[in-house]
Amino acid sequence: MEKKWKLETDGGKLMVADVADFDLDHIFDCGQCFRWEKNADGSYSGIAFGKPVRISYDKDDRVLSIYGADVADFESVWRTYLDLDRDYGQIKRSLCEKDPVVGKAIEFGQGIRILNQEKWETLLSFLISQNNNIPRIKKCIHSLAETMGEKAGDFEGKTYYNLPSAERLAAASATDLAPCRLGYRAKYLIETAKQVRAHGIEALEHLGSDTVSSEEAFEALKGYCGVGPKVANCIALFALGKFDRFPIDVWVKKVMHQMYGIAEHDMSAMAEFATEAFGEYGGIAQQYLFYYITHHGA
DNA sequence: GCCCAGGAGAAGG
DNA sequence: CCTTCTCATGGG
Repeated sequence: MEKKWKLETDGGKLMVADVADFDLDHIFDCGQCFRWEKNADGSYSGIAFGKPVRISYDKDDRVLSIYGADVADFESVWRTYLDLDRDYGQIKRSLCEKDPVVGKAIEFGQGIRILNQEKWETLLSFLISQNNNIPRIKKCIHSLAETMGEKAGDFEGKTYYNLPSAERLAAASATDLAPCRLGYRAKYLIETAKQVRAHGIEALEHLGSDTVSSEEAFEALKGYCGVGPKVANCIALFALGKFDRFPIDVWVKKVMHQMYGIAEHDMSAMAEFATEAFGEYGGIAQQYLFYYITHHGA
């Protein structure tokens, strides 16, 4: 199960050999994360688990390079965060066999991987995401980190900040958050932060355990203020490892109607179809479909 | 001015 | 259970 990775370090750079089914644009520009920025050379700079890095990938020799990371960081963060131990080739073949239509989307976004993101950060991010667009979501999260978060460190000429803790956010007022331009979502952040503080952050962390079923995690997430079915599914998929969740947003509605002919507003029919057609990898299928409908021309 | 964006909550059927 | 309205903000 556990793959043995060939690692090399060179200065402040970590190199991982023989990484397949991997494309930085597909991974970082498919709407699952909001804290990575593309550089002119095609690499991406960002931060996860308090560690700012820059990541590049060479398609020809299949080498993944992480600038600012060492072997210990790879084992503690990046190996899991980038979901490197999962065989996406196998998953893609399985999905294509079950449903040739999704095969078209898989061919288009073949390098997508589902990141294993921080739970609290993902909860905040998708609270902000509702009825919002991706460029503005990124701005809001960046602003929230800079105005209320603690400094994580300097890297390649930029200062990186963590998102504010639940304690910090629970103690904040709507006025404190006003500069972040979150709109009506600000009160959801504060109320959810109070809930997390009251229940304990462990209650949220525990939802990522294998002993908690996908459905149980989904229901528990909906208990947080401002978390409905769509946001709960995103958190379960992007931070809790529940790969069968199938978040349905305006884009997925569009693609399900266009590619499968399902009635435009029939969410239950879409969810049912996803369970039937994609099963335990519904969330991965959803990301290929989302990337396809948001990026393919015409 | 209008419509839209990785929607949710409240009110009223 | 369902439907409809409202909630800030900024970009096209």
